[in-house]
Amino acid sequence: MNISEAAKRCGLGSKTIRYYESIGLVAPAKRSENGYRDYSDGDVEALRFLQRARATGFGIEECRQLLGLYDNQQRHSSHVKSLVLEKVEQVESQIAELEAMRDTLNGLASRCAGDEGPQCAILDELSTAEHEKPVAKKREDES
Amino acid sequence: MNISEAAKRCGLGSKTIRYYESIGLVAPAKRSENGYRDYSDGDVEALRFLQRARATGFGIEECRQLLGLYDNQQRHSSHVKSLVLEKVEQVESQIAELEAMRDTLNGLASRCAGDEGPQCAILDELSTAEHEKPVAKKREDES
DNA sequence: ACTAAAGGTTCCAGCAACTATAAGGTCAAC
DNA sequence: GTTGACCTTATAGTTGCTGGAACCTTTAGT
Repeated sequence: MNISEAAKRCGLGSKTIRYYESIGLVAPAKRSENGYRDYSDGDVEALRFLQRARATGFGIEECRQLLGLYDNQQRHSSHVKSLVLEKVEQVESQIAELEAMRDTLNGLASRCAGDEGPQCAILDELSTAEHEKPVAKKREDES
Repeated sequence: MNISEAAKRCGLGSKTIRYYESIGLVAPAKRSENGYRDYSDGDVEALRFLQRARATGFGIEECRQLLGLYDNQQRHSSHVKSLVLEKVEQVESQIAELEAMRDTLNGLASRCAGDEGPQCAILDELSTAEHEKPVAKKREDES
């Protein structure tokens, strides 16, 4: 089948599939006589695996690991599980960051009259206040 | 003062400051005789405003808007407030996405034995299952 | 006075994970 | 035979910086 059919079946875009091939995340598709990529049901299965893993929050390199485990009959399920639990932790810390942001934003909004006048607590606080910073990001600065 | 001193005072990196100048987010700094950028306390104030706005979750273009309002004596605080509340909504929908991801991941992990064997519910579900997708992202596909 | 380190300058490349665009080849239908 | 949809490749853009090279200036030490 052509790439667009494969794309339809796996839930990815055609461009995404070509991109995954270009970075070696999937093996190069075999080509039909006209040079078009030609996908088998097995290929689509692998692509669908990727689609789901990406949608579940795994990054490209993590997907590469998962595919490796998927293909490896010697795997230990404990290994897979630990990848997933690690991901849970990452996601939870992202959530915490965003919640802190939301709280900061709500705090700002609550102190702003939101009327026709120019006086604005939000701008005041952004320019001067020592309001709590939601995220303390590392900055390693210049080379 | 030199760029690294300004950087220290506003909490941004020197490179970030140069970058903000290069994209026109801040006005080009005036230069001293040797060609070095020379910052005033006022410049630092604007940079600190940016540092806080970014840390609070605003994107570059949103910062541009906020700075515009900051500089505009004719502003309405309602305008500023609505920017902030819009941002709150964006952040909340990101949180919801991440929570859905986390739940999916936890669901996967809970069904996996996590032992020495190769049988793994996680891989099984990623390859075949119709498990709930956390995010339904738009895909507009090819041109 | 000389030298080495630490700062400044510019510009170009790269990160994630694609997406958009251009310029072209192929195929099915009318 | 020509339209239009589909395929191909290659390149550039997205976001918000960060790292590096190559070079100049200032400062501190000998």
